[in-house]
Amino acid sequence: MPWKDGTGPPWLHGKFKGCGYRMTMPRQIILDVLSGTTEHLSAEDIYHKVHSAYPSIGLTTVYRTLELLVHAGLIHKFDFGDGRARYELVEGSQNTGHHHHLVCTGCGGIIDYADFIDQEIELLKKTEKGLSKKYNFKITNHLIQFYGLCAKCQKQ
Amino acid sequence: MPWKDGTGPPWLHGKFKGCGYRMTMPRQIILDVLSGTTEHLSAEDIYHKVHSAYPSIGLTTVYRTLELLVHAGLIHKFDFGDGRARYELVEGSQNTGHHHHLVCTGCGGIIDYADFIDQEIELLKKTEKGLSKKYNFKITNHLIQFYGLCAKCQKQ
DNA sequence: ATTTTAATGATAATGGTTTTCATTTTCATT
DNA sequence: AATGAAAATGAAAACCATTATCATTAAAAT
Ligand SMILES: [Mn+2]
Ligand SMILES: [Mn+2]
Ligand SMILES: [Zn+2]
Ligand SMILES: [Zn+2]
Repeated sequence: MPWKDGTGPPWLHGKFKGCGYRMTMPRQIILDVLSGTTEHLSAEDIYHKVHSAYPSIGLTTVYRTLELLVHAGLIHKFDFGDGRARYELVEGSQNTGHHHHLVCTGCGGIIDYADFIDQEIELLKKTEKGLSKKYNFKITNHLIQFYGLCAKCQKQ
Repeated sequence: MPWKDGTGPPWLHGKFKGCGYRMTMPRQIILDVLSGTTEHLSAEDIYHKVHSAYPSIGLTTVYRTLELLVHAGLIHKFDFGDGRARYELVEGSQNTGHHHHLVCTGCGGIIDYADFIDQEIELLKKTEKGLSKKYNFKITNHLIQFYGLCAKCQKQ
């Protein structure tokens, strides 16, 4: 991580202030956790990781902060079908940018992929334009996920 | 509907028996409800609709039957982000076939669309093949959804 | 008709997420 | 630095869609 421990990435700090939010210790730690992983963590995952650096933090605050970050557009919230939401920084140090997901229905594992993204984006653009016109629907977002079995789970 | 009231579509009846399931009154009614709508009903929606024809049915049975139908591949289960699952017959009298969804984040409305489906399918096929090879991931299913605002919600 | 087995429904339990509310923290202003 | 208004926090309770339990009932096989 290119920023000091416990401070969170400075550009996120700036974004927070810019939105009128206060930058607090729990929020910094939560951003640190999200910035320091390539995984797709649940609220409770984050709560546990945060707990080691900041033991007094409550699960409620984790939920509230995540909601805030989603609303501010800094993180994405996903449902991969295992009954809990999972979160991912929109632009992280690890995460290279826009991507979609392969979801293993065997073990619940998630694989990021960005292959074919250019062609996907191209088709999405075309589709969005067509659908906007036909249904007068203003598209702001899309979700593409593939479900199946990962290499390991195929062998069982 | 091309079948008698309360009996459910006969081809579904056959499929049930074929899978070793018993065809019961609650299951018939639930299939009737699913066959007679183009909406994307939640378990509780279905429970309420079923209740008028079969007042003694329990919500538990609705959930169990839906799970069964999903497992048998007769219905699809969707999560549109409003905290409850929604269900749709795979091949209904109304429903023309494979399609994707526009989800209005304003009112929660769902629009079926099949435009560009051919191109989508083509890209999906190509993507699936590429991803299978690269990640050794066996794809069995996909999910594509667009989020945005419907015509009505744009005016507010 | 009898038996076997699956399906049902009332109820309670589960578990992720939200609400509530009293307390604490942040930050702009003295 | 001290003050105070407003926002944020955390413990606990509430929420709510979905599942598990279990005694009863219904469906198909005999
Ligand atoms: Mn990802
Ligand atoms: Mn549909
Ligand atoms: Zn797997
Ligand atoms: Zn709408």
